[in-house]
Amino acid sequence: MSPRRSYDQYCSAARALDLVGDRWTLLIVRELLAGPRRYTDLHADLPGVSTDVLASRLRDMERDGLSTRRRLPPPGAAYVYELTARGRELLPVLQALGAWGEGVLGERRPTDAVRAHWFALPLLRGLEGFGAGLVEVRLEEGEFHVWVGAEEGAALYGDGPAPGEPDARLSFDGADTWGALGRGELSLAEAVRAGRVEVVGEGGLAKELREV
Amino acid sequence: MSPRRSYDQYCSAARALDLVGDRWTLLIVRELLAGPRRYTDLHADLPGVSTDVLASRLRDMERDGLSTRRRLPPPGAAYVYELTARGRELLPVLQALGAWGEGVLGERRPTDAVRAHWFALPLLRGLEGFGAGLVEVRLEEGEFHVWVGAEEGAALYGDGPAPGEPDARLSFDGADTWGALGRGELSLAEAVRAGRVEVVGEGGLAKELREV
DNA sequence: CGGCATCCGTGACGATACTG
DNA sequence: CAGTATCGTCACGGATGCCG
Repeated sequence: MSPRRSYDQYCSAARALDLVGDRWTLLIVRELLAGPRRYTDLHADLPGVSTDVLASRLRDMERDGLSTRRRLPPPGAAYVYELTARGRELLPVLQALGAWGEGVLGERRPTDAVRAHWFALPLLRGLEGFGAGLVEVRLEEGEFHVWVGAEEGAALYGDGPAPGEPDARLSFDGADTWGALGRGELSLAEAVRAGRVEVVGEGGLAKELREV
Repeated sequence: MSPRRSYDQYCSAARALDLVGDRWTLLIVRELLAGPRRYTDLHADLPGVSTDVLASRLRDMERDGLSTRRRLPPPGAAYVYELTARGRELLPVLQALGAWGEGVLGERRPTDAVRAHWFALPLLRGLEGFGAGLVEVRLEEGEFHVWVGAEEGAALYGDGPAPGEPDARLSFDGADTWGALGRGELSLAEAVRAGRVEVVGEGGLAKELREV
């Protein structure tokens, strides 16, 4: 049990950092925004985190009301971690960090890990201003899928095919394009207009995206 | 020289945390958003930071383009640290953290430090939606002043009287009121309407505030 | 006196090994 | 699969000293 290390400042930003300022915590939140995850999944998608630190963070987050631990019903009974409503409210923090970090992202370094759902945060930002809806995204040829949506009280994005009938499907023409979007060099609207992202679908959202 | 510890993830949020995720860094940014500060001022307003960590963070921030070190012209020649434009762009990150942290701020603990300018962040949020302008705030009877403004390229807030003729002056009726505003229990508009914040001034901003 | 650098004790962290 | 145990290392916090 970590005996909470606090900045001891009567300031809400400092208090927020008391809870989520530790190393790895916000990245765990980013992972769990993709929906419930098992310990091993988290460990696999957060290269470099040690097992004890991950376990410790998950305990702290549960104690602080950011996440819960739940046993999945059989078959496949396992423990999954998921965010509480309070934890999901950290999305704007990650968005602000992500927007700021676009300026320093640069090219991918050989040592950099990549996961498809990390790309969901800039995608969500790119979809702001458009109507809500479920969007399935193919980042490259093949099966490199992500989905992004606005379901209240549930996951905001995830790997793989969308968990339902998507309102629109986006197909990127390659890593250059989604890389540029992640770096903030290209907006989603621009990418669609330039033909670097194909929009498929009949729903209102798909039409909006095509008509920017 | 810190040999940069990175998460090594191709994700702009993770990259942002590479730069500002270390302990104290974002709080130093919060301090410097109030304008140029000397080393000793920073050390005094960040109780608990050790001298070497503060010096190390300031060096890292300068190396990373977040802040610069400048020598003040005599008299009173001293070094001051100030944010670059890039560093000032972290304001939304602090705002997102502060907005989220309102929910866990609670009552002031005996061990909590307080500074008047820490209150400027929630005040800035409360002024969003109103016209821009320079606002001077008296938090309690006496000389407990803060100012908040929207001068591009300069400090966003600070202690003491406003550095110019303010467009509006706000007077809080006591610590309960600005505490409630800091905790998010009360919006600035509500506080004005309830008579807990007095608005003085003839400018458009002052009128807007009175007429919510 | 302001602005650090140095030293030291403690705790956080990262890697690996191991267990129910 | 989901962690706990162990251990070396490094970051941090506190105190002191130095140097302009």
